[in-house]
Amino acid sequence: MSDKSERQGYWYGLESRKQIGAVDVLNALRDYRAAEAEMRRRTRASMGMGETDLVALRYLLEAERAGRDVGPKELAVRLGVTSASMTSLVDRLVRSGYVTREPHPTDRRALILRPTPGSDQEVRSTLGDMHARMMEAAETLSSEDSAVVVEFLRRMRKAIDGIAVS
Amino acid sequence: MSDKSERQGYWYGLESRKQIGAVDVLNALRDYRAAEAEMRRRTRASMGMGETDLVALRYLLEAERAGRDVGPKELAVRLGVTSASMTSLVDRLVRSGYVTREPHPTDRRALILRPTPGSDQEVRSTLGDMHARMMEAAETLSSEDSAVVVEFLRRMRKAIDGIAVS
DNA sequence: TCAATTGCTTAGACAATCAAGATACATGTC
DNA sequence: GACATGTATCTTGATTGTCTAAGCAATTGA
Repeated sequence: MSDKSERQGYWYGLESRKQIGAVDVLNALRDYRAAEAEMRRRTRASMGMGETDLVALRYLLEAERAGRDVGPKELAVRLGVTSASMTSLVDRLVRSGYVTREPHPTDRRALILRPTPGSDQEVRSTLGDMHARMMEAAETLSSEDSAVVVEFLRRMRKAIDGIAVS
Repeated sequence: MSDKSERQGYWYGLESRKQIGAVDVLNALRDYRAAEAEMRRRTRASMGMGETDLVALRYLLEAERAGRDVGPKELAVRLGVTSASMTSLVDRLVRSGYVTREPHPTDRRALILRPTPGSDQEVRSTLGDMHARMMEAAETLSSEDSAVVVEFLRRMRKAIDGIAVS
């Protein structure tokens, strides 16, 4: 399991070079991606709940605290999954007792998702922890460095977005 | 479909602020992730092949060019998937005619995966294109900026890795 | 009024996972 | 050498979570 973190290391002897180049950046990006996938797997294993479910639940809790009603549609858009996936995601959350489906007061097609009392606890103790760590890491960046990172990610996104044609 | 790229925008009015902070960084990271997922979906749609399959095939081609034999095990470790997933991945590649399974000369448990002639073309025209764009984007970073990005990604990875406990 | 749109669900396919099984190799002990 | 135990490689089967496509019911608006 722990070999995953190091598995790129031998490709380019990072230690022996002073200059950090494009290849190192892409490798770092790949490593980050792998860590993320691994985290998702662990989360699922440790608490029988995928990361997407967790993020969804947290979003519902935040909305509830702000006094805002949220339905499957908004949640699906926010999380970037299809409405079909959202249906089964909500199924899971309902089955596990974290949320309830309630009818929308005026639109009879729509639903309102309401987190059950006690869900809060569960979420806070897992995802919140990680999010705090990530925020902490991001906060150590100076404003200039933040700009560099944001710009880099933006460019990477552009590079990836432009592959549609073929 | 295009709403995905912008869907965070309204949260924090980026335009109205000069300072770029931690929240912006995390948002950029999330956007990048979404773009990546979208790319994977598109790739699958446009050439009936998932990104993982493509990366696997490219790795095999690279290894072939270097005169190195690669089996499912090494490939699975390299790509960060389980050996079970690798079995079905190889099944797909064989079924599509991109690689063949050949017996290992000395170890009768093991296999050697050999890309068929012509696979090269297919890979080069899709993934290579994107990879080139990403490399290009990474190369515009100065050495100092590269270091910043790499360090940031490394910290993010650490933040994510440390969530195992619970 | 009636066609288009919206919100949610269902059905079917696919790629990944885990758990368990079948061979084959490796190593120690007799 | 022969045999037992352990480890490694690959496969299979069941489950999970995602997707697309198609469908139904309610709403909007021309």
